[in-house]
Amino acid sequence: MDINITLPDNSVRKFNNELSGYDLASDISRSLAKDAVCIEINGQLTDLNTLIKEDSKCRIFTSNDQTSLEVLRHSSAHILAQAVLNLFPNTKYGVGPSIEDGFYYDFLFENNIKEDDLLKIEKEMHKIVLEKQHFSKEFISDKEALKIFSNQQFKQELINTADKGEGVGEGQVSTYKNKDFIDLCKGPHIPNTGYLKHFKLTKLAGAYWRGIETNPQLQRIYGTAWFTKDDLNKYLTRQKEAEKRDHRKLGRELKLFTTADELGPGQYLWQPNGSILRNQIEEFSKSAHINNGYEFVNTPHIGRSILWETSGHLDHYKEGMYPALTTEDTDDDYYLKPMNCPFHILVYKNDIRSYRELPIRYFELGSVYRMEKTGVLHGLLRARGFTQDDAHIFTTIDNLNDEILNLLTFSIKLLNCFGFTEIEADLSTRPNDSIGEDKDWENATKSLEEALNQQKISYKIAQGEGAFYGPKIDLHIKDAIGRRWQLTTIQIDFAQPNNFSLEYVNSENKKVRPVMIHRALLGSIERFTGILIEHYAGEFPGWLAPNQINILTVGKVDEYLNFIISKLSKYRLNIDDRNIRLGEKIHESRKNKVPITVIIGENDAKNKSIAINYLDGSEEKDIDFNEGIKSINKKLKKPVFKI
RNA sequence: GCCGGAGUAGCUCAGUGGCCAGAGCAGCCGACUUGUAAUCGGCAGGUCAGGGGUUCGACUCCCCUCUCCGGCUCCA
Repeated sequence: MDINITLPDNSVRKFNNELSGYDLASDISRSLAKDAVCIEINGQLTDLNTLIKEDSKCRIFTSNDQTSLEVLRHSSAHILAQAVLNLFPNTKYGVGPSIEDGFYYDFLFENNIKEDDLLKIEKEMHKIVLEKQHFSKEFISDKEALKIFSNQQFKQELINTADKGEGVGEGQVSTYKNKDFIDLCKGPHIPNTGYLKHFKLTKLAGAYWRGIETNPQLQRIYGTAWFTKDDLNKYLTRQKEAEKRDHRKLGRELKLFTTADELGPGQYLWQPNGSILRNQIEEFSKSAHINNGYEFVNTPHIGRSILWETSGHLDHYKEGMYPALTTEDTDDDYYLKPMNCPFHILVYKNDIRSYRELPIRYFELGSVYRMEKTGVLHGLLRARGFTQDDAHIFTTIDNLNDEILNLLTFSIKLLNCFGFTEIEADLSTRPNDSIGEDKDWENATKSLEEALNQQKISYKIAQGEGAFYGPKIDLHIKDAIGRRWQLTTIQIDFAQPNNFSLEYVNSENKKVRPVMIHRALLGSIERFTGILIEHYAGEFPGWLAPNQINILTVGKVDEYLNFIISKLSKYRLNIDDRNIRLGEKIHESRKNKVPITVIIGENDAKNKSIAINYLDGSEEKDIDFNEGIKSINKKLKKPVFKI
């Protein structure tokens, strides 16, 4: 019987016996056989040792393919579990998938292990790797599986609930075995454990079984695995790069912001340098809003409980709010605001509104306070007190689509000005705990989707991730090292206008309900600043830098210095005319990440010349001062916001 | 909130039950008067996160609390 195998280049190879993926690879070339990791047979990814028994379309994956890397990491997780069970035989094991850059496995140990134990486990893994144990796949019945995993509660649960794709199917499960270790798994795996050469266990953390908070908490071991030593090292270097960008570290070094135990967690103090940066961001945002049809409002930080009862916050969000402020003088409780919307609504309600006024767009840099769980706090990126570039738009249903579309454009252009050009969206739909009519939710979700399509932004649907009062669009940006951050949120709200009985008078002189849009574009100023710091690694674009120009002098140049200062007076300048070595001044200037370092010495005074150092290491030397100022103006130019 | 780790000078970190707790950087004082990535010398700086306990003796061991870090869950 002939077997015809079609390869990706559409060439066909004939064989007269059934053969394994490895045989096929060997038949093509020796190097391919050496590199092959797994194989796709008729669209089905599987092990390299799978027998091909009939005419098939095949594609062999080598260590160069991303798919192989995922297989390697999944196998690494198995080897990790195997090592753990060798060392701690009474451990219960959960699940162990491959993830971005690595893998993990969740365990319930008899006694919780410590970080030091990771080294021991890593050693045991190396032993298993050296033995080049083969992975073999087997299908067994549920019954048999329950027997094999009789003392493994998590595996039992997986077999019984049969929905997680861990090799569990109807009436039967697939397992993988290497030496004495067996796991539920649909595969595929690397041919043998020897394929795992370059790996490292990276951290130990807690994780709830199946990610559910009420389930027991397991210990999760994270690792990373790569096909080459070079790739592993590159990954480790990348991790270090990310550490260097940490906004908490840079914030301290550049004296941008600080905190104090006395303030309580999640509250930050902006130092003068940070305040300059922050003010630049806020001023830019404000002027963009002024020029785009927003009216500014200002509202207090606290409100009576009736307000939060009306808005539904006390029903749906109480645990996210700071506890009530009570006094003996009044029966009323007051609450710190976790959102600005109820206040903006009160401004709206202060007057009878006509359809001619709509849409009304109220903007405020509004500070809010949210009782985030201590474990989630993360510098400026997740703080308890923060300021939103917040606006609430009250519109007729007819104008809703236009408003959403305008908002998307507004936000994208604004983010572009700060250097974020790669933008994607999430469309979040109705969650379980929510208020409002089904029909309204449907319509609102549809408007958002239409706007996204018109703007041609790539987006994905986040099922059930909406706010309790309406669906939303979130915009995510990609930073300089490829990480995604959520910034803009645009939320439609049919509920609050009902809660507060909002009205406007339409053209037929009837009172009708407006629709409300909540939106924050940069999101939280704190968070946005944190992301900017990490994106630019503290080397901000000239217009944002707290100190824009450092002028370093060499020798006696007072008169010429004053002349140069007069030419640059519109910028934030620092003069370093100390009598110390130039090298030290330059070192300091670079350390402080000042975008422009100007050097003038006696020669420059004589020649009306100037030298400029930039943070990227480039420099202009002995150039005419006019030319120098032109370069500086260019480098420090503020972007123009235009829709 | 949960699991694990950590908290020593402004910052980065040494110091594993035994004189009075150290270094580098930063700060202050002085010398040097400087042309491209840190000049030299001196001084000052500490309730070793806070509280309790064990001990003749605790930064060090134990308990509690607080805060920070890595995750999990959460993020209206």
